[in-house]
Amino acid sequence: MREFCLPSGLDASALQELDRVVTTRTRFKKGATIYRAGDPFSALFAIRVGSCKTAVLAEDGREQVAGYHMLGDLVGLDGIANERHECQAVALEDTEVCVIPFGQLEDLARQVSPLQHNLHQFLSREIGRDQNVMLLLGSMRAEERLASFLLNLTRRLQARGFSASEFVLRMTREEIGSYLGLKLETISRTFSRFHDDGILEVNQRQIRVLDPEALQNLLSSPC
Amino acid sequence: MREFCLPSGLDASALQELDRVVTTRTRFKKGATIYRAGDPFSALFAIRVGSCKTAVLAEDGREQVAGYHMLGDLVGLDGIANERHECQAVALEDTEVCVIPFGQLEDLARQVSPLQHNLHQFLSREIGRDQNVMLLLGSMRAEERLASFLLNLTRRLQARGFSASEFVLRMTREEIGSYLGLKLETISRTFSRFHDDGILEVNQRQIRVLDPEALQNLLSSPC
DNA sequence: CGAGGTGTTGAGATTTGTCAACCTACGTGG
DNA sequence: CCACGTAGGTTGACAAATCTCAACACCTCG
Repeated sequence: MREFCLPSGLDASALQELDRVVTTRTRFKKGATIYRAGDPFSALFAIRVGSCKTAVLAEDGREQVAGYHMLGDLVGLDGIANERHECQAVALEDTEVCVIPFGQLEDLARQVSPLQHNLHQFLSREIGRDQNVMLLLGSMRAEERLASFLLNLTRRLQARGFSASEFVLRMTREEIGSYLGLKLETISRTFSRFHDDGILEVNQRQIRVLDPEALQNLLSSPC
Repeated sequence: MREFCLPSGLDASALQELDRVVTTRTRFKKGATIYRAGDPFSALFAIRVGSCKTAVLAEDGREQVAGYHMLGDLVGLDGIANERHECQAVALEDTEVCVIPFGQLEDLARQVSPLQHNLHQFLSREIGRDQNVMLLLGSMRAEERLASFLLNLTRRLQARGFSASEFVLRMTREEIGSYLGLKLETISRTFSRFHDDGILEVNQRQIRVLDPEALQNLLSSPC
C-alpha cells in the first residue's frame, strides 16, 4: 500500500515524521459523506480501505460524479485552492481513510523533498486523470465511454494486486451514468450489448471481463 | 499581473530569488506549439501575453480541447506526474510565456512557504476547473454549455481588468466545440440562437454580451 | 417475507450530429 | 492596393444517438 501513497520513496526518519502528522484514521459507513461542498478545507484524505466517489453540484442541484477513488488514492485535492471543498466525497462501501492535515503536510514537504515531489505528482496526476475524463465526456460515444471506464478500472485494480478480469462495481448504474455523462438506461443497455457480444459477463454489479481486447478495440478504432 | 501569478504574497527577497529562477521568456506565434504530448517535462509556463489552448489526444488521434488559458495562467501542470507532458499546448495568438524550470521552483518552494502554497493553490485550482468542465460536459445541454463557457470567460476577463461585455474569441467554432463536447455546427447554431434571442451580438469572433442575466438564467434554472 | 431501491427493456421523443451548400472575412501575392 | 483563394462560419434537411417515460423484474436488507 505504501508504494502507492504519499510515503513512497521516503527514508525511515521521514516516514516517522509523516506518521507523526498522520495520526487520525476515520471510518465511514457505506453512503456516508466524507466531506461536503463548501466545508472548510483542512486535510486531505488517503483511502486505506474501501472506495468513494467525488461529485460536483451544479447551480440547479444536479450532481455530476467527477471521480471514483480507491485504495491509495488521495481525495480532497480540489479544496486547497479556496480553503474549502468544491465537491463532495461519499463512501461507496465501508471505507477507512487517513486524515492528513494539509498545513502540517506542507510544513513537512518543505523539509522532505521526496515528499514534496510526491505531493506534486499526486496533484498533477489528478489533473491528468481529469483531462482524460474530459476526453471521454467530450468526444466518445456511449460504448467507448463504458469501455474506457472499465479498462481504466481493470488497470487500477490490477495495479493494486486485485483481479483485472473479475470485480464488483461499487457504483449504481445511475452513478456510473453520471460519471460518464449518460443516463442510467444507457449504461444498462450498453452493459447488455457488451454481454450479448461476449465481451463481458454481467450480473448486476458483478462484472467479469471475457474479452479485454474487444474493449481496447472500441477505443483505438477511428470510429 | 503579479497578483494573479505565482509571486503573489511574496516578500522582496523571495521575489528576487524567484526572478533568478525565471530567467527565460519565450514568444510563440499564433498557432505555434508550446509543448507536445510526450515531450519531456522540465518547466511550467506562465502566460505573460496572449492565450493558448491545451488539448489531449485520444488513441485514435481525435483531439479534445481541455483548457483555454490566458494572462497569468500556468500551463504544463499535468506534466509533473510522469515527467512528460500529457497534452499539447498551442498558442491561439502571438503569445509570450515565462519559462519556470520546475526543479528549481520546487527547490525554492521548500524555502519560501508562501510560494509553496501558491503553487499548491494553482494545482488545486486547475483540478477545480477541470471538475467544472466535467460538470459541463457530463450534464449540460448545448445552450447551457455555451452559456457556461461565455460566463466563465467574462469572469476571467473581468478579473484581468478587461471588458466583461465585449471581447474577441481566440478559438474557432471547431475548437470551442471540441472544448464543449459539441460539433462546430452546433456552436454556430447556438450562437445564432443567442443572437436571435437578444442575448449576444455575434460577429464572427467578436462577441458582445447584451444580457448576461439571460446567460446566467440558462444555468440556474432546473431545465 | 415484503418493500424499496436497483436494474432491464421497449417505444417514441428530442437533441445533436452529419452532410452539403453557400457565405464571409482575411491574408497573400500579383 | 486589389483580387483571389482559402479557412472559417452559417444554415438547412435529414440521420443517428441518446434521453424520456413506462412497465416490469430482481435482489437485498431489514
